Amino acid sequence: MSEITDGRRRRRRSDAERSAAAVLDAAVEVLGRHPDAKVEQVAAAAGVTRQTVYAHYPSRPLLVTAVIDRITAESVAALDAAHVDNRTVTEALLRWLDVTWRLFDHYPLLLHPSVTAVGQADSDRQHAPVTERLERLIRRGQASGEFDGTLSPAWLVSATITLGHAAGGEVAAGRMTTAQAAAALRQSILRLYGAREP
Amino acid sequence: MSEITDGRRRRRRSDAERSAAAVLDAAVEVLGRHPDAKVEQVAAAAGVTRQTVYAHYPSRPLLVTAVIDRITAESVAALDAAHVDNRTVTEALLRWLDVTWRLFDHYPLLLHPSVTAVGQADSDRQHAPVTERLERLIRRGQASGEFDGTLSPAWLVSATITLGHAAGGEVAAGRMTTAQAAAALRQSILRLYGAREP
DNA sequence: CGTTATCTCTGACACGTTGTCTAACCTACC
DNA sequence: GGTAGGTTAGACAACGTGTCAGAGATAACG
Repeated sequence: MSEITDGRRRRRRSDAERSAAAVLDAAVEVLGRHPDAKVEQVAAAAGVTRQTVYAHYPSRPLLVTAVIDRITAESVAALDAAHVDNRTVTEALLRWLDVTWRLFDHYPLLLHPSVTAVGQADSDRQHAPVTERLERLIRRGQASGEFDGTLSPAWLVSATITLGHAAGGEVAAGRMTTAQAAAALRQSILRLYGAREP
Repeated sequence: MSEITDGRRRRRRSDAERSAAAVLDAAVEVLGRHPDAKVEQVAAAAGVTRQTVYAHYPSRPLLVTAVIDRITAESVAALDAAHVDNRTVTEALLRWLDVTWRLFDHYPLLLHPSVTAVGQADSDRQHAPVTERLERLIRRGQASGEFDGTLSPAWLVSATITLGHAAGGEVAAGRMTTAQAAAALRQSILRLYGAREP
């Protein structure tokens, strides 16, 4: 990426690198928490001009994309740290829920319409690393008979995510406490998957 | 509503009435199917100027609100026509799903971020007539033991709606056919409610 | 009828945000 | 120290929302 593009051209300058990084960091903070923030505010938080933001991220949507990518990477790291793959399927599932739940809490952007919206092909591709892990889990559970196999893993993934959003929404609307919502979510998911209750 | 406001004032003119109705009809059509449509397009469809739209609906959000109210009324009529209340709970539930599913199909606006968005207090209030019927159904099922009573009816209502959105999204994304999505939705809901499978 | 209040239309403008452009000015790099 | 590359300040266009004033049409009322 930071290689020489043309045979006789210099490489990217270090201050450009720093600016781009500062902008992305600021965007993760600002947009992550306040999804409606304007480009101007991100620039300010990065200690940079609006034009400089555009120099590195040609449009607001592309900046948001970069933010989501960053958050996704964070999520993957958190999931891997939780060792989701070597446990009882049900236990792993609960861990998965726990980790992603925390992320929703930390980054309201993930609950935001612009990202949540239905026909978002990019959005799907972007979250793939996270959803893949869940889908793998579901397949494992269905194969072992721990989960019922009638509903397709792909649908169960979608359903899980959307229920997560709903639970987050209940908390945001003040209709449930975080603990209540998390508990309801866990139980709902287990039922949905046709898991044998413990 | 169309009464005389002040003792010595004339009543609302008939062409104003017609304009307002034309605007709302057009808005239901245009916004219902293309939620991102601009006020200008609604005005054109109503055969009226943009300013006239504003004369009757002071802002775009208020116009959207009116559209949703209209659709809600339609939905309630459809639900009542389906006699949701005098049947086996499970059967009634499946009817409820069927009716609302059709509505989602007909009015993409209902799936749209601006309406779907989480902390939407108005939105909740608006859909109340529809969700109330579902909640009543759930209570009935839980009381009769046909549904499990662990999860709260209010949460189950939220979960049902969000799963409906997800199913609609799968269809929109081309990952499922309408029939597949409807089937998956039905089964998911029944599991979620802890219904005894037939 | 005619009068009058109401409604619609035309045309204009303010506003906020996104995105582009240019010229001047810095500064990292060789 | 020269130069390519980066940042800035300052404009500006585009677009959608919402507002306003004035001229023209028309429904309601006496």
